[in-house]
Amino acid sequence: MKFAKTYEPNEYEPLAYALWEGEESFKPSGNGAPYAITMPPPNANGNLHIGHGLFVALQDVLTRYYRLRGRDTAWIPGADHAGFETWVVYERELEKAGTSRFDFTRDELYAQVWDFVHEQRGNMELQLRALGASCSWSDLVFTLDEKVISTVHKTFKRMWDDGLIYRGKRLTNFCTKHQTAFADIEVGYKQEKTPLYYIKYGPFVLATTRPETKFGDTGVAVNPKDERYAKYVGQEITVEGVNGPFRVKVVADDMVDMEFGTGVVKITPAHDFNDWEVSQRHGLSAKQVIDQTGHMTEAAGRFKGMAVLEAREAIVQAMQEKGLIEKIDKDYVNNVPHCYKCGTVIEPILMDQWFVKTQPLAKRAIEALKNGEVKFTPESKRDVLIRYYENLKDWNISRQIPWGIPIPMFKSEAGEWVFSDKVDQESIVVKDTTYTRDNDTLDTWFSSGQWPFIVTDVLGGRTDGLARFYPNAVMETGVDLLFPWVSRMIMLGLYATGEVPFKEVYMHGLVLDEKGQKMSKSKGNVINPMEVIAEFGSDAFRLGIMASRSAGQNQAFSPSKVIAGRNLCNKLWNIARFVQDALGDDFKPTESKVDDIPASLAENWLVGRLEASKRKIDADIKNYRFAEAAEEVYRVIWNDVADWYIEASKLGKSPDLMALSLEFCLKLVHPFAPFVSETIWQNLSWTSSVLCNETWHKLPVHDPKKAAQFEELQQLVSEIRLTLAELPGKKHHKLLYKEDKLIEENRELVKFLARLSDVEQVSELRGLQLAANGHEAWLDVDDKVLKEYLADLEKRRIALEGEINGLKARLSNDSYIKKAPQELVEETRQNLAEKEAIIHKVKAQITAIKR
RNA sequence: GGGGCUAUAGCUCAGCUGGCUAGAGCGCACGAUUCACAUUCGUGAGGUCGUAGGUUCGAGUCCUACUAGCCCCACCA
Repeated sequence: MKFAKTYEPNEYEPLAYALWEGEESFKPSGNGAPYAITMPPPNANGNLHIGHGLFVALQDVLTRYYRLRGRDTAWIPGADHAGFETWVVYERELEKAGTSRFDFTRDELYAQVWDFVHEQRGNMELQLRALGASCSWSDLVFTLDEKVISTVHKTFKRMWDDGLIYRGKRLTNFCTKHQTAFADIEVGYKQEKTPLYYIKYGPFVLATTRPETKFGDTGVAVNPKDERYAKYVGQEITVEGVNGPFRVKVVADDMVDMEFGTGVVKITPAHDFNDWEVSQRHGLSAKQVIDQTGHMTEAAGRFKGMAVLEAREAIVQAMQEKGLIEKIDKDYVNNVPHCYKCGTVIEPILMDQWFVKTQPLAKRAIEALKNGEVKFTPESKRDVLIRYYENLKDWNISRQIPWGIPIPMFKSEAGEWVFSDKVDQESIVVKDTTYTRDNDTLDTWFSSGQWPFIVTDVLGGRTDGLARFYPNAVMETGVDLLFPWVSRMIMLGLYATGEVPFKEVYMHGLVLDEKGQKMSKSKGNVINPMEVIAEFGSDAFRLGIMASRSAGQNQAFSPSKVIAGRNLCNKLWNIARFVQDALGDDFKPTESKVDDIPASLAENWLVGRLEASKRKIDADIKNYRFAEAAEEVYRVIWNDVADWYIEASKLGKSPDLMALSLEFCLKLVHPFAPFVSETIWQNLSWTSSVLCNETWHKLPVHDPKKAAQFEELQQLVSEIRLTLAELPGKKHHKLLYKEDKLIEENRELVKFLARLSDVEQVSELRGLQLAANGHEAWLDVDDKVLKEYLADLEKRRIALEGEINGLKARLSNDSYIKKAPQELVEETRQNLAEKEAIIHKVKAQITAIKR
């Protein structure tokens, strides 16, 4: 097939992807050692952003790399129902339609969102294809698929039976707009100016940001060491309030900071986490004053029904009128919890919720981490995670939204809970007792925390299907998911399967904009990966986003790297075009000849270079050094293959080796730039397979001596080029040599590569001596030009002298000779000798010109 | 309050167990060129490696302190 003049990514990329899908190239082969990655499931009905672009590039490199190495490879894709995110979007739809969640039952809402999601679904999956993701599509799992729900329920039951899940009345992070609870980890704190009110409180004055919770006060606390208030501890005091006097107990607790405010804290157990803990320690009761909609309750008396902020204002005014406010610090800055989706202030509210007892799970996870059962890249994340586990509190897994996995618990009128997975029924009857379903759903992280063993279907001791892929080889995800996701997967994986869910974790950082700023809609600096692909191609995007990036680091996205990637694709295309043209359209490789040692110096050198490159890339991939591996691919193809080998081959080549090296390069580059490499593979006249499913072939044995000789020629050519670039006047010069076998045998090559007018053997050398290489080679330059060049030579002499002095100084240092490794000292000596030989030639040259 | 990360060329970043003259891409400058590629080729300029100490024959690399920036956890009423 003919190669078009230019490579147009948008024209070829969809064809390549269609070919792979048609050939079922991404299905696990069933041969070789298993290598599996579970994809962090993107939102089923969303669009991919730049972060997805990065993870696809990285995970696809790993998958394609190991597939080409003959591993049984599974990259298992997923689609996330994105519980809360999607629910927020759908609730907005309801609002638009003039209805609300309260107009429907949970089951109706679930069915509606299901339809909504499936109408919107598909974009994400098309975008994964555009990015070149070689994931096993037939194994895709949606996070609300039947098998997910049943596995999650199985785990839930086991944890319930083991006492690891309990129901309890606890202070809960509650979003009054979205009407749902959140886990601690989902709450974001923002610094906000919140006036600090100093209020008269019985015999005390105390500082509070929340005077409206005063109706819920059941105690007042001071530090046990605080002598100022010691006499009140244990007493019950009367406090004047806006609704009349009430009585609270004074307790002493270490939680109180004597330095802050007046060193006195009012205790409102039902609306503050610290106060709750104090109340538990001192047996204080809890009184709810804010309801789930964010309004004041009965307990607020005449303020009942007011929204929190409204009530705060009214109460402060009432207190001022009563003279209960001593002063107000208006500039006080406080950390206020917010709903990460709508920005509503999160109210801590006392509620009955389902909790996971985390410490037993965390303990096991810590052991596994300390035993090195999971290897982290970057390593520091392991210790960060251990520290997190050590301080992990119980985990609220109830969500009051309909879009999620139903909590499989039913309650009798007597308040007794039973497990049942018949969650499609509103009530069940067991032994003549009717139990009613809890209408809450599970926190998404509770189910995604089980993801690796759900998708591989290993629960219940299964060994068929994808079970061989558990534990996964690696979990690749963003650093922001270390706590919410990775931590859960390790805990729940160990609990449910007895094994860690993956042997390694690689974490990537955030993709920042060009200037190193976080991308955000409000800043308008969001880069859409699909737009980059449309302009430069998918391969270019992948190469670009991977370049200059290292594990765990938040790093900028630089468009220049995308351009460099596009250029590499173009280079590859042109190499292929040249090779195909040089070999002819009916070229067929002769397999047998591949074993022969190549004929030319350049070919021996090339084989050596390709092998070294492959070794380097292998090591880089093993250590997750993606950017370095890509750089090596770039370098070997551009510098070694195109600039030296292809150029040299213009004077003569072995067709078989040329074809073989191109194939080798395509395999090296395929994981990084799958589209262009596959397209070339498909266009080559002599290949008929699919590159994606190829395996490695051997290169012929090469002669390192010949390779080294080629390197000598390279040095000679480089020095000629450098000298010619500096020489004044016209650039057409001859190279003269006296007796030199290597130059003699490669006259044409040197002439061609260095763009000389000729390479000539002479009996008497003249002109300008090339000093820096081991050969007696002179450029035929006349005296006039030499004189003009004198200044450059002098500069060079001075530089050399500096270097020589440095080396001499080092060698005259006794401790260096004694303590540095022998080889190093020897190397320094050799280096000095070489430098001295060069300076000798340069000096002679200078003297000759001056004469 | 606790923890982590980062600081190297104009920009974005490499530099893995300390070792010779600190690298790459982009950008910049100079030069080349019908015959694979201007998305090209050749050459070059540009860095006292954040600051100050220390360890060492030798420090961008290890240690200490400081400065600046980023992130995470906790949540002081």
